[in-house]
Parts: sequence; structure tokens; C-alpha cells
Amino acid sequence: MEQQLSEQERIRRDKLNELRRMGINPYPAPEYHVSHVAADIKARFAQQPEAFTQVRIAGRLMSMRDMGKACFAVLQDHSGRLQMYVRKDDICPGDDKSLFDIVFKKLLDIGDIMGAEGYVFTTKTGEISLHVKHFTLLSKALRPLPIVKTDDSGQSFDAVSDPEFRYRQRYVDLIINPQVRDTFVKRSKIINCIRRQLNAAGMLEVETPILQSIPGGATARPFITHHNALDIPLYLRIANELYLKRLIVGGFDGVYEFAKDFRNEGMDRTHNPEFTVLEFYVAYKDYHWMMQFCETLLEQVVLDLYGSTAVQVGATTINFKAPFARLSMREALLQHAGIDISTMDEAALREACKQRHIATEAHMGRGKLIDALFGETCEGHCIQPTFITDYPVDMSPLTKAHRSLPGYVERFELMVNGKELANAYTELNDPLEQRTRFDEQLKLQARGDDEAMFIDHDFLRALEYAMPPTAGIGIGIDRLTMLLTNQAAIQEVLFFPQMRPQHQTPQTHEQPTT
RNA sequence: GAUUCUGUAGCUCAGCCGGUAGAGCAUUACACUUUUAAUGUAAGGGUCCUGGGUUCGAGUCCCAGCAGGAUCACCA
Repeated sequence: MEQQLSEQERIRRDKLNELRRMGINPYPAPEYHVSHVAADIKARFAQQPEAFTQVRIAGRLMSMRDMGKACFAVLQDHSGRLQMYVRKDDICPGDDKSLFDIVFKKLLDIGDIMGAEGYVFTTKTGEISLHVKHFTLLSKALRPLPIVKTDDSGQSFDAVSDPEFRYRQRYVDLIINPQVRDTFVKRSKIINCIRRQLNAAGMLEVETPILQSIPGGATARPFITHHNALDIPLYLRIANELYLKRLIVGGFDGVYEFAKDFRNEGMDRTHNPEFTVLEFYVAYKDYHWMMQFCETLLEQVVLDLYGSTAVQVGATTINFKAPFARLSMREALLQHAGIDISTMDEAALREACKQRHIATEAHMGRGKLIDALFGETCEGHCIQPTFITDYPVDMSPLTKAHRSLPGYVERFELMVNGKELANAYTELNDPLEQRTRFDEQLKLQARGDDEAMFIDHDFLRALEYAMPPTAGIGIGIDRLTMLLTNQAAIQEVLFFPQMRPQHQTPQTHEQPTT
């Protein structure tokens, strides 16, 4: 395929050929032994200078300041950046100065991967640097790397800020924008911290099917695909809830899964077609226990991440110190909307929506109407972590009926910064009741609600073998990460967010059939 | 899906009332033995997102499309 090369790309290809002509392999095979990393050198050199007399580091060349017979260059490895001082007479002790004059100064470029060996010292201006004795080209870059310069006050110049560029070429974004890397490191820490706590609580990490013939456990439009050998449609899972509960039936008393779920719906700054949800289920517990577990779980995550329970999100400080506030759905609406849903029928709720200019649909039952009222009047008020408890039964088909409030279920959502972060309940384990609830979903479907749940008969069969009383929860990991890293867009916490194809899609390749 | 803004050099951006393209960084060449967004001098580098239209003439005005952002609606 013929491709148009820019001037800078042509020059770099010329340099590649020149290196080969000089007998230098621009993509060498042997291991390059690395003895130190940049951040470690900077952190420990002042205390133990004697430990850094022989140092080998490797990374990407990020800048080069040519001073004639010496050069200052910056190498970036996974830990950070370190300045290198490269002097002609050190690199070329003999008469042949080409290694410095030609190879280092002319044939290396910003973006190249290289290794450097030497001793650490502090420059006249006080910067801890590597005095380079030997260098090795490890991989030649053929495309120019966008240069972001930062001055002493930390202000950066010409930073690549175009989200399209950053998301489509995340690898470049990660190289040149250190704060982006930091966000993803935090994401990993969040997941690790949660996993550690769940393991410590004796739960088992499990994997359940992503390809499902009945996409259950939530209400959403699924992606559909086709299995050739079985000649059946399969759906990408929208939730893993029903599978995890089958495992509770099977005798595991605590199971969890960090699950990629898929929903074939709109995309915006808070929705990506694939996203990550942590779900876990614990036998012999109820939703009160789950609230306690959840608040200490999240408190510990924030503590691990920041050393304090407080997080700055935009202009507000959110404190994850347990216990979190608890407010029933009825109390919340009483407080923020001045209405008492316990005394209102469907018509009264519809009227309340109308008064507040909230759009309603004919198929909306009590549950959806209350949900709409709550979303409109209460949600935005829940800035500090708040458990909203006790939801109407008709919007929670998998939840056990409330122990004392008829018409309600034992469910809570955790609201933080005006948004839902977790959804949990005392699981419905009465198989006959579950069958009735599924039937009600069918009726909703008949009323025109295209989000009603599919019926999973195998799941009902599992419940008929008896599932212990169980508490379960789902926590949106992307949303949690957004909150804890102060990011407004889900694209900022996903390495490779879904994007529209940039150019006209080439002819779809023939599916290889087996 | 609706509204709105944006798309110009590798990157960040100017480009007036319509007259065939500009800066900084990066690149190339030269100078300089501790620089800090290094500096100085010089040079090269463009499918102005794509396709139509208006016009003697379009980066600029009009229409359509593509991609991205923001706001709104729905979903997590």
C-alpha cells in the first residue's frame, strides 16, 4: 500500500537506512539489562550517591539539547524522566568521533527507545542526571512524537489536548501526557484494592459467560451475534447477576467478578458500549450487611489511593468516611419534593410528574414514575455518599420484598456526587415469587416497555433447588474511577474508548468459516 | 437522536471585507563543554477534513457529508 510520508517521516527512514549502513541494528534482539529506573534514582541519589556509580536505564528519548561537545537529553521510562548528560569525549574516547557526532547527534530522534549506561551526578543547576558512558539504540521511531514542553512552574506548552487524537492514539497520549498515565495507574490501584478486600473477606473470584443465549440480569438492549457451529443467536452479556446467583445456589458462599458488560445503546461522556461492573454476592447476608460492607470497602479504596477519606471532585470535596448517610426513597422524596409516595397511586404520581414538567409515558408504572421523580428532584442533592434505600417493587424484579413495607423491596443505591455508583439488594430467592415477577415484566413489555427483562427459565430452575438468603451488589468501576480521579468523561478512564471509524470502512472481510 | 461549536504544517494555533499560506515548538544545516520551554542564524515542510455551489477568483461565503467536543433527551 502506497502511503504519503511527511518530510519528517522521510528523514527518519533515511536515518534508519544510514544506521544500518553503519552496521547499527535499529531493532536489536538481545536483552538490555536495566539496573535502575528514573524515579528511583531521583528519589534515592541524594541519600546514597555511592549506590549509583554504575547505572543502566532504558526508555524513550523525550528531548535533546545540543550544546556542541555535549548534549543534554531526557530519557523517560515507566517510572518517570531522567536527564542524561552526554559528552563527546566520554562517548568517543579515541579519534573516531562519529558515534557522538553522527549516531547520537544526527541519527537519534526524539521518540527513539534507547538504553544508557553511566554514573549519576548532580549538575551545576542541581538536576540529578546520568553522565552517560555508553548508549544503545533499542528501537528507532519512524514517526515524530508531538513535543510537550514544561517550564519550571509546571506550565506546559503545546500539550496535545485534542480528545480525538488522544483517544485514537492513546499510546501517544500515554507517552506525552504523564497525568493520563497516572489516571490509569489509579484505576488499576482501585481494582486491586477492591480485589484484595474481597479476597480477604473469603470471596472467590469467578468468571461467567460473556456470550449468553438469554441476556438477563438487567434491562438493556443487548448486542447480538451468531454462533456458526451451533447456528444459534448469542448475546453479549448485559449483566452477570443471574450466573453469579447460580454459583451461590451451587454452594459458593461468596463470589465476585469484575465483568465487562455490553449494552447496545447511546454513547456519550458517561456511556461506552462496553464497560466494567464489579458484582459480588454473599450468602446468608442482607442489604443492611451489604451497606456496611460497601461503605468500608470504598472508604478503604479512597484511603489506599489518597491516604485520606476525602477526594476533591471538581469544586466539591467528597468524604468517603464510613458510615455513609442512609435515606429511604420515601424520605428522600418527602425531603426534596415534599411528596409522600406511600400514599400515592399511579395517577397521583403521574400528576406529581406533570406538575414538575417531568415527561411520562403511558407504559410507566408506579416504579418508573417514582424513579423519574427521584431522578429529577433528589439525585442532584446527594453529593456526599448516600444510600438510598427501599425501592418500589415493580422496578426491581430480582429483589426480595421488603420485610416490613408492603409494595417495596430491600434495595439500595449508593449516590455520590449526584450520580449512582452502586446498586444492591437482598436477593429474591423465592422461585415462585421470581416467576411471578418475570411474568410482570412480560406485562410491562406488553404495555410497550421495551426494556423489560427476558425470562431465564434455567435461572428459575436453579432457584427451585433453593438459594440461600443472599445479598448482592453491582458497582460501576468506570464511574467509580471517574469519580476518584476527578474525570468528567468515561473516555478518560478507558484506555481505548469506542470511536467511530475515522475513514470510510473498507470492505468487510469475508468471515472465515470453519 | 436534537441543538451548537470545531476541523489549516508532525504538535499547538493565527489567517481581517473573498485576492493561490503564517507563527512558536518540532525537522534540516551551522555556532556553542553543565543546559532547563537552552540560545542565535539560516533553510525546508501544506489534499487548508471531504464533495458540491456562488464568484473572474474560496482556507475564508452557501449547501451536503465525515469526524470530534459541548449541552439536552435515554441508558450504567
